[in-house]
Amino acid sequence: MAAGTAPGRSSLAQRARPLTAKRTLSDRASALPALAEAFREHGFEGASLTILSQATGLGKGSLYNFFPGGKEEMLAAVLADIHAWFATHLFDPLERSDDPRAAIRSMIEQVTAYFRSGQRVCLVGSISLGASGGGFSHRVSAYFARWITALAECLERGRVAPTAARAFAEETVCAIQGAIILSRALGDEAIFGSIVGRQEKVLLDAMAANRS
Amino acid sequence: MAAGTAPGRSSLAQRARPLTAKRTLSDRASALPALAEAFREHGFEGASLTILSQATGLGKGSLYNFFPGGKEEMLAAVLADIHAWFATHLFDPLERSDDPRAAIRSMIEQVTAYFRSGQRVCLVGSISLGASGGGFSHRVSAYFARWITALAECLERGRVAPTAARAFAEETVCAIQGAIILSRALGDEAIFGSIVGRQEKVLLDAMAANRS
DNA sequence: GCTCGCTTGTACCGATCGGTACAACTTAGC
DNA sequence: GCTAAGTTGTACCGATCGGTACAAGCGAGC
Repeated sequence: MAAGTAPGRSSLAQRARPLTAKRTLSDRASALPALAEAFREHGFEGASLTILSQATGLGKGSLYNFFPGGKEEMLAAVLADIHAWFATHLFDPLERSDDPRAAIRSMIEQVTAYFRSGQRVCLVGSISLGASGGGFSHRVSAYFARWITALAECLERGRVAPTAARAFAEETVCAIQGAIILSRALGDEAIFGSIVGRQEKVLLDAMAANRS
Repeated sequence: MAAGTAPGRSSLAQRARPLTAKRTLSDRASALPALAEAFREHGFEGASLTILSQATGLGKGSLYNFFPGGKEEMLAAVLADIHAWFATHLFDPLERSDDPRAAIRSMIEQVTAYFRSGQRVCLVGSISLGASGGGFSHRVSAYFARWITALAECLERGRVAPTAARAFAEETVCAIQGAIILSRALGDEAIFGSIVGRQEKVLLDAMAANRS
């Protein structure tokens, strides 16, 4: 859904500069990271339109042009963007890699970088705690469900029994979310690495134990 | 700081009905649970004075009479109240019990009840994710630090080596926080019990393993 | 060069925000 | 009953909220 050829009416138009309609999409997409960061730092309620406006560098008019649904649509788009990022960088590799151990190591690495060793909030997790989770509960639940099943599937490919694999997967996602809270609360980056590292070892050990 | 004799000017006044000054304190304290629940449900930013007012049944005037510092003071008082509750029901027993295994089992039980199997948000954890954590970071960090040390100390009394005990303690608090997020996100109470139960088993096993 | 349609900043809307002021009320002590 | 202190609801404050309207700005196509 990123680049690709626009479904223009005339195939001749492809030679020309990007259609205005296409530039719209592009600008909307390029605003998402800034919006995401603003929501992360202030929460959904706390991120006012003023904050969102100066975070993106777009005026209110532009924001409402791209997101007619207002803040709700902005958050929805951000959540979809995050889900997409995780899908390509975490979930797909977990599901597809033919080396489960490497896939898990890579996941831990990506997660540590993405969450900045726990100093960066997980927006999805934070939404699930807030009251604003109402309209987004489906997105939130889909994100975590996908993560868990992807990880469980990877573990299964590492010869872990299905039920155990699912338990390990839940435990791992849970540990990551908890590690963010704990390391932020204690203002200690190191604790994130130690908890996540320990969890990585648990997973790798589980796969090693069931190795034929 | 709860009951006790008020520092009245005349010792004769003790016979009389509670001084008005004392009733003030009592009413302030009795508003805390409602305030806590409102903050849990709406977050600090989301809990408007209107919400807080109807949650407590007190008018704005009364709220500002009891909490001249406004919302900030309300949240501070709520956090102190929560910390006190955890201290008496969780931390102290962990530190004092002469049966570490029973103390840990009791902790898990209390935690499960308190967080309603993960459907009830941990206000302290939620604050640590929000931007409003600024002025409360010390309180938040003290809460988690105390929990971890209390649990680690209990494990040590169960003959777990100090470094391992601390690691287990961090892991457990982390698992609880993560379990709240996950069970809320997935709308699945069961997952809280399964994760917390598994963690309980890990702790008990660790103590059993080091049993002479 | 002109038009047309998308984009954008700005002014503005009513509602609500956190917070203050204060008058009316309740209550205790005499 | 009277007074004084403590408590409460309500009216109100300026600021800001999310959201709308709209005219100026801008680039593409003829």
